[in-house]
Order: sequence, then structure tokens, then C-alpha cells
Amino acid sequence: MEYPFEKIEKKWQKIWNKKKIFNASNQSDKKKYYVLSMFPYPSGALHMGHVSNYSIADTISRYKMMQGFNVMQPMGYDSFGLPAENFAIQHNSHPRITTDDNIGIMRKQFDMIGFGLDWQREVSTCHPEYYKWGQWFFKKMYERGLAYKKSSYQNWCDECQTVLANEQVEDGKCWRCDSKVKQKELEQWFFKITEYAEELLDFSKVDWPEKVKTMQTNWIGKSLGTEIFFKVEDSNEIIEVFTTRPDTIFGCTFMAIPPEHPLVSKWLRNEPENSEIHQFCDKVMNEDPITRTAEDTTKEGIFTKKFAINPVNGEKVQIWITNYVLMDYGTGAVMAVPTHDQRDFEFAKKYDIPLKIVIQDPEEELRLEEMEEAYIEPGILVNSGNFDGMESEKSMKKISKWMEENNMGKQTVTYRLRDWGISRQRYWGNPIPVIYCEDCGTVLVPDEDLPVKLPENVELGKTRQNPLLSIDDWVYVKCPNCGKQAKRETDTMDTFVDSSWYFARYTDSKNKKLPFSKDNANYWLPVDQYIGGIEHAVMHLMYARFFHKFMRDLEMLDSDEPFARLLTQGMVTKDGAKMSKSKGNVVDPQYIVDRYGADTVRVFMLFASPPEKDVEWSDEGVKGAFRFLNRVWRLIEDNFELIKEFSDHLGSKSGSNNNSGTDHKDISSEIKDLRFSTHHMIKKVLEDIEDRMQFNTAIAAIMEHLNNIYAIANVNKLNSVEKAIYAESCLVIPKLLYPFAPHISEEIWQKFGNDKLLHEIGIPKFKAEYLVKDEITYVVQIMGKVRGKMKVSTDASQEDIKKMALEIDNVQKHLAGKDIKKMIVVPKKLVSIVAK
RNA sequence: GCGAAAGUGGUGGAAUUGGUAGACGCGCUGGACUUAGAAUCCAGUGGGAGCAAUCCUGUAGGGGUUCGAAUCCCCUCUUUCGCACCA
Repeated sequence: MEYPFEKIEKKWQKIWNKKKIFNASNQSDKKKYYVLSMFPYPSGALHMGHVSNYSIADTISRYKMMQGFNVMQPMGYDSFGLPAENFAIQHNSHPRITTDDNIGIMRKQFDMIGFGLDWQREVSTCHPEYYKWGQWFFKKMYERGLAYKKSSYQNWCDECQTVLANEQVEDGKCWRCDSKVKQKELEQWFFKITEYAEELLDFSKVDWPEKVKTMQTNWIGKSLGTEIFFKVEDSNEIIEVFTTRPDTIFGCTFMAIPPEHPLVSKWLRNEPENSEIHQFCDKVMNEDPITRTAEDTTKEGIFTKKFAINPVNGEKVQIWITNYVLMDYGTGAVMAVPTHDQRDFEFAKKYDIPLKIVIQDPEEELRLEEMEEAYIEPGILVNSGNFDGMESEKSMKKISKWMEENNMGKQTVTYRLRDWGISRQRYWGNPIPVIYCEDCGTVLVPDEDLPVKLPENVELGKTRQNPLLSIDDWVYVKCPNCGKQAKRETDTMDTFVDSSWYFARYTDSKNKKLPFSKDNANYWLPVDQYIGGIEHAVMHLMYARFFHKFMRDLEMLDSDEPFARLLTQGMVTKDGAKMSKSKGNVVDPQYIVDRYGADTVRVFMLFASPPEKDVEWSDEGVKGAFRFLNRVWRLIEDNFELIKEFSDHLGSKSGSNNNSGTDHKDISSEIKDLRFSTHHMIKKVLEDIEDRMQFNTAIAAIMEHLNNIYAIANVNKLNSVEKAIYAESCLVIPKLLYPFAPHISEEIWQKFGNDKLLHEIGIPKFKAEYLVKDEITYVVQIMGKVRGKMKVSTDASQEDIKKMALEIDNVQKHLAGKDIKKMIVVPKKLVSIVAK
């Protein structure tokens, strides 16, 4: 007989709902605990990845509730974005409608799995009440000089007809549709995330996986160096270069700039359209960025016939346009030192540019004519004016300082991180609240006109262009300043803007005057435990940190970081691959819940592997989880009378478990072991959840304890003290199972007349005195090999233990003819004998 | 190429501080119950030898430190992830 999971789960979901136990209050005497899962994009139905993510979060949440925290676990929908727009086009509908439909479906499924979510706080980023504040934040950014518009080469996805941020390009492909990304020159809006680069490198206030911290650190890519100013010969133009090797400045023999460099377009104006130099620039700029920036791409260039003057020695150096220098790193120009940089070396060899050694190898003297590759190691400076003879590493600071003093350059810090391009040329996103007026220029939409609502009357999918462009009565508006006919910005914001502050909106989601009140934000933030996929390590998690610090600087909240603790959960895989429709290896949570119940799915997910690792789906494994819950159920059913009889004595109503058998002499060792098992399990489960976040071993501990109970053969023959211990060993199960399988646990708990819900009764505590055993099993090793085992009473002395070990038959056998050199006793563990 | 993490039975995974390797689950084998199946229960299950006691062997491979190594150190291989002409 299967336990009636369907009835039980429906029943408890109703009760929790009715009692509103998951509605967190913004004021409480209890300590707060904010658990957050990354909110989903409403794709239509929950998939196993969601179930895994939210099962982890719900386990932590319910555990913290039992511990007496004021827990908030909110949920919402990341509902703007291209997929929603495309989905609507496919279904010949409007994203507003399809999105809300999908949210309806997901909402039902959230309830069906019994996640303890605070629905009062629900947000959906595509609702005007939410996106109004995104626009408000945009204005704040603009007012503080953190939002600006510029024209530049951008990652362009033809398929999605929109620009992508650097973070959204993976292997040269669009992170969404996988098609090749091109470069296109466009005007678009940026958020100055680089302003916060330094602070974003500081992870001292968060407890995050090393991996994520490293990924962000690498992404930001800080490097210390020097900017050096080169004059262009016979002109007042100046080219700034950035270098991390100022010690090689005297060896600079040419300068390398990319075709995108502003001086290039200026110079090209005087060149005929079909000139060689024009052709070269066009060719390089049209190359796709991946091949162009690949390390093995052949270095190419063209001489501009212009020269720059090296400020340190007045030498003339050729200026080359090349394909290997990037416009958007550093200053977009490089001083090339072929002898001490491999790339410059290759380039100089190819085009016969002069070489000059300025750092000598102290081991073996370098000769120009023999060099086959650049010498990039430290060495002794030569041909470097006053710096000759200095060690190259030590000279760097001195040279920079000297250049700074003589206005030849300055020390700088450069980051790989670029400003965040947030314009998207698509309909289904948050409109950028800007109006362009011929007279007044860029004008922000006044606060009282926020939100700029997305027009509803759009025809999607007719053209590949942004449909907003063709809605005249939306685009043409009066300038808020002068009243003259003006035009709206038709780009919408990247959806990562919406998800960069939603965690703060949850603290006060109904606020009509502000994104959230400072009091609420300061009460709840930072999020105590954030849970989501590793794929957001750089994008979302970095943007959210940036926004949080920005909100702090607006004095909207006081904390420095949004997420104090982060858990990156693994994927759900089947047959070794991520579940996906295209691979046809998807398992529908609905089907599993219908067949085995929500508790089973949750237990399986949590038991299959530790949370940060991938979970390999296994139909048999699910059955195993189901079998386990059935075994729990049967244990309680079969022993109902016995447990019931003793449950009142045990004070289970109050949830305390301190009567583990008033200590009596006549307790069999079997029952003492059972009592040990009970307390051992409590200790293990608490440690695994609290300290290690390792739910698989916590569940294993409960299973082990269940096996120990089943091992007690003749329950009816137990005396009354023993029966009480037995009853307690059973009753502790629902309490510890609750965070993982809440429905069945509540049902069992209630069976014994307990009117309190499990989260109200407090987490059980183990008693150390029951974890002390009278006897401990010692292992006896000879030369590291186990040769015997013995039970030793806890009060035995080291000498006793040694003596006992030597008495074991098998030990004597192995010691025959050998001298004992040494005996090591490891308390409570083993005896190791060294003999030869 | 650089950097990081990992590699344990047939399988998912345990082993928290250097101390009995393989907890727990799945699968498999045998048995009980059953007309039969499903379900359940009991026993066994890293490999090899043995009736058994017990012994040998075993944590990607090779070396080392130690009374003792999955765990620490060195080398090699493999996998995954991140970065990748960043001046």
C-alpha cells in the first residue's frame, strides 16, 4: 500500500495557506532570515531545475522557521525579455497575455510542490508598478552621471535584432539564441559600472564560493600600469598608450593602434576611398570579433606613414594600424616593444620593423640577430638612459614616477570591465524614460509621468525592427521642457536591469511612493541566503552588486552587499546532459508529483547529490525516495498505538524531547543503542543543514536511523521505559524530516494530537549524555594494517588499552617473531603497533 | 596557452581534523510471502583466494612523507568549468 500522498499534500497546502504561515512580517521580535531563490523567467511550466533550486531554498527556509527566525522567502517573475516576445509571436498573441498565462501555470505548480513562499510580496518585472521604479533608477543614474549615451561598436545579434552586453556574448555567440555576434556601430545607453570596479573587487563582506569570486575578479580584470603620452610628429595630436611594462619604454620601436582609433578616421578623410589603408581598415573591422581576437590569428597591419615621438628619448617611432590591438581596452593604443613582447615581436619580424634590446638576460646575453622570440623575463636595463643597469622589476616604479614628474605619462589602473550597455532594440522591455527634443536635447521624463508605459497596440513579428519605432502616437510626444514636438527613446532596457534590484523590492513590494522604504530594506537586507545557478556568476550577480552599491550611495539602504551568502546549485541532468527540450531528455515535474507526490520529488532532488553539484535524474532513485517515505509512514502506522500511548509523556506537544527515558537501569543495550541513534541523527542532521548545507547526508542520516528502528524486532516485549525511548525515536523523525518533506511530516505530527504546526515547535536538540557510549570499538593495526578489533570501556587507561590489544589472538599471530618498536593509541579510535 | 575544481564499486554518492574506505540510496543475487505479478520483508553484495577463521588487493597512474594517506607533497594522464592577442 502506498501512503496517501495526494490527500495529505493537498490538505497541508490548504492549511499553510489558510494560516498564512509564510507571510513574513516587516516587524518582529524574532531575528530575520531572508532566503531567496533566483526568480524564474515565466516559460510556462516549472522544470526540474526550478524544482531543485526551490527545494534547496525551501529546506533552508523551513529549517530557519523551526529555529525561530522571522523568515522571508518571496517569489516573483523575471517576465520581460526577448524569449517572452518571441513566444508571443509564435503563438500569435501578445506577450502581456502569454506572460500572464504562463505565470498562472507556474503559480499553480509552486503551490502543488508546497513551497513556502510569501505571495504577498510577489513581483513581476513586466508590470508597470514594478518597472516604473526601473525607470526611476535610470533617472537617478543619469542625474548622477552614471547613465550616459555614446556611440560605439557593439555586439549585435542579427537573430535577436538587438545589442548584447559583453557578458552576454559566449564564445562569440549570443547567449540566448546561439547565433554569431557581429560588431555594429550604434548609439546606446550605458551604466557606468566601471565607476564601481574597485569596490566590486572587494568580497570581504560576503560568504560566496571561491569560484564565483574568482570569475568576477577575472572579469573585472584589474591591472596596474602607466599611461604614456606620445606626440604625433608634425601635429599637435597626442596618442596615449597604456602599458604594464614601463620598464621597456626605451625599447619602443613602433606604435600599434586599431582601425577604430579616433585618429585613424581623422587621417583617413584625406585618403581616397579605395586606398590600401582604407581597404585594410574595412577588412579588419568587418571581421567577426572572435576570429579577430583569437590568439592564433595572424597579426597584420599597415603603416600609416606617420610617426610618433617617444617622450623619454625623442625617438621617432612608426605608427601602424593593426588587427591585434583592441580599441576598448586601456587607451586603445599600444607602444610596441618587439624585443620584450611576443606579439610585437611577431609583428615587427613580419614587417621588418627595427628592434632594440632594453632588458638584458642576466644568464645569457641576448643578441638581436639571434632572437627568435621576445624576452619577457625580468633582467637588467640597457639602452635606457639614466636607468641603465637597474633591475627591470625595480625600475618600473621609478620610470613611471619620473615620467609623471616630467609630464610624459602617469600611473594608472585599467580594468577589463566595460561599462554596461543597457539599450535593447526590442519591444518587450522596460522603456528608457528619455525624450529627445530638437531644442532641449536629451530630456528625462518627469517623475509624475512615470512609468512610461509600453504601448499595448503593437503588431509584433511584422518587421524585424523594434515595433516601438512605428507606433507614432507613442513615439511623438511633447517635450516636457518646452512643449515642442519631440521623440521618445524607443530602446528598452536590458532585462538584467530589472533583476538587479528585485531582491530589494520584495522587502516592500507594494510601495507606491518609492522602490522600497529604507526601514524595510535595512531590516531585511542583505539576503541571508541566495540560491541560483552558476550561469549567473558574472552577469546577474555582478550587476546586482553594482545596483546595490548604487542604491546605498543614493542612501536608500545601508548595506554594502545584496547577498551575504551564496549557494550555486548544480544542474539537473539526464543521461549526462542538461535537461532540454531539444535533447528530448526532459522530465516533467508535474508527472512525478502526480505519481509520487511532492515530498518524494523534493527528497529525491536533495538526496541525489550535494546541492552545488549536478543532479543526475534517475527514475529508480525517485522510487527509492518514495520507498523511504512509505517506510516512514508504515513505521508510524504499525506502531501507532504504542507511540500514541507515550507521546503525551514525551511532551511532544511542546516539541521538547528531553524525556528520552528517565534513566532507568533496566534498559537493554539494544534500546540504549536506539537512543544513541536518535541523538546521533539529530546532531548529524543539524550539522549537515546548518554548517555544511549538505542535505544528501542529512537525509541519509534519517534513513539510517529509520533502519535502526526497524531493526528492533519485538517491540511489544519492551518494558515501559524502553517503549518511551522507542516512541521518541519514531516521533523525532517528522521533526527532522520536515524541512525536506514537509507534508508527510506535518501529517504524522498531527496524528498524535499535536495542535501546533511543526515549524512552531522548534528544532529538536540532541543530548550529549546519550551520545556517550559505555564501550568504544577500537581498531588494532600492525604496520598500518587492521589486524583486530576490540570493545573497550570508556574509562580504560592507555595502558589497559595497549594490554588488551596485545591479547587479541590475531594480533599475537601477526606479532610472532617480531619486536614491538612502538605503540600508538589514538583515543576513541585505534591502536597502532609498529613491529619488525 | 593561462587559471581553478575534480577523478572513489555495476551506479548516484559517503568518509567533516591524516585514523576501520565504500555510510545512505539505486541496481544486482538468493530467500520469505503470493496461484502469479506488483508491493513488502529478510540475507548478501569492491575484486581475488578459502568450508571457515582469515589473507591478498583496492580511492585515475607513478613516486614520496608518515606507525597510518581517498585525504598532505612531487610528476603524469583524464574530465569539467572560467579566461583567452587585455598591452
